[in-house]
Amino acid sequence: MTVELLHWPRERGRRAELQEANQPRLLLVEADASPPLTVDPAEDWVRLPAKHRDVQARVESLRRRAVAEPSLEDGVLRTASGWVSLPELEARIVEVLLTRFGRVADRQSILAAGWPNGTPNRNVLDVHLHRLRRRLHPIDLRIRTVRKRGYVLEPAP
Amino acid sequence: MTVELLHWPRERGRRAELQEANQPRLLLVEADASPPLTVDPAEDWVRLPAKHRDVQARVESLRRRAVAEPSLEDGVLRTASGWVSLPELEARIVEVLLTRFGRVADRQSILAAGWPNGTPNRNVLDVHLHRLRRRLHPIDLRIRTVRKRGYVLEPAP
DNA sequence: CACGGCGGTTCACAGGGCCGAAACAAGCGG
DNA sequence: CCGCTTGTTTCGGCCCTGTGAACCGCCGTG
Repeated sequence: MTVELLHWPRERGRRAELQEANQPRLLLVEADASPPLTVDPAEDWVRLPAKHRDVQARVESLRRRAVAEPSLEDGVLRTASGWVSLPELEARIVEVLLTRFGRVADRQSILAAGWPNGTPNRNVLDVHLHRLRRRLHPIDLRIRTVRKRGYVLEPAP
Repeated sequence: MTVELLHWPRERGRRAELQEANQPRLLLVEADASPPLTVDPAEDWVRLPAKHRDVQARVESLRRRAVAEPSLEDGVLRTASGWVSLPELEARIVEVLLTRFGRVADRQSILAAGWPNGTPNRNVLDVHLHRLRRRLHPIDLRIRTVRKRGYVLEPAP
């Protein structure tokens, strides 16, 4: 997982994109700008001009926070507890859930990712989420339902 | 919730205590010291000498992470204690209570938000507030009644 | 003091809808 | 032939919402 660097407030738009994608980022705050107030643990900032050492430290902290999150690569889903292999379809579903880790991924997006050419059945998603839950349990992940909205992927308590 | 300030690395011991107590803290890093690598969201640091504005911003961010006014997004209500999913109707009610967090939201406004086309029954609001109370308890929120006036949403004591 | 009204709280119940779980079937590759 | 992946159906249960009713504390009134 990489950490994105961007200028603040110049690249305000890019910040919003990265935030949406849950991408760790370090804001380089211009000398005369006021720093952002953020509660997002995937975001930090540093005042310019900054020592190289300080930038490095903040980047490293962001990276460490990020590796606490699960990662998906080549159909393998990893957490601190281990890994499981995912079939193609369910990997695509998890991909969406991951980009919104800890937040709601709406049914719409999940369906689009899983079945780009239209959903075959009204019930398939539910069934596959059931199967995913079974698979994810051993690596301490769980999927919580938000009725009429979507699903949240998060660490098991 | 307050944020503790301390010097780093001079007050190393105190930092450990605060960490143990999960007390939000801001480390003031001496000019020639190397910054700490932390993943704890209740900790942040700033390089000395620092602008007053920057210290203020970091303190404020730490405070928000700790007390965290609840936030409502996609039918999910979040506090520092966790989150619960809300059904559509109750989400609309909470939306009003949130805009007046800590102050009285009058019945009128709540009714209008919950039932834009007129309230079906004189009792519904009370019932749903009862249900909301149950739901909000696990995330340390409560709803207090102000007779003849309305309701106050606030952190549980 | 007894009484009743008002506002609010809590409970039980019912209809409708969404979701979860299981079981089966089909296809595919090893 | 067997196991894995994916789709389909069915059934049951739980959630959401509304409704009625019992109950309670507060307060004014006779």
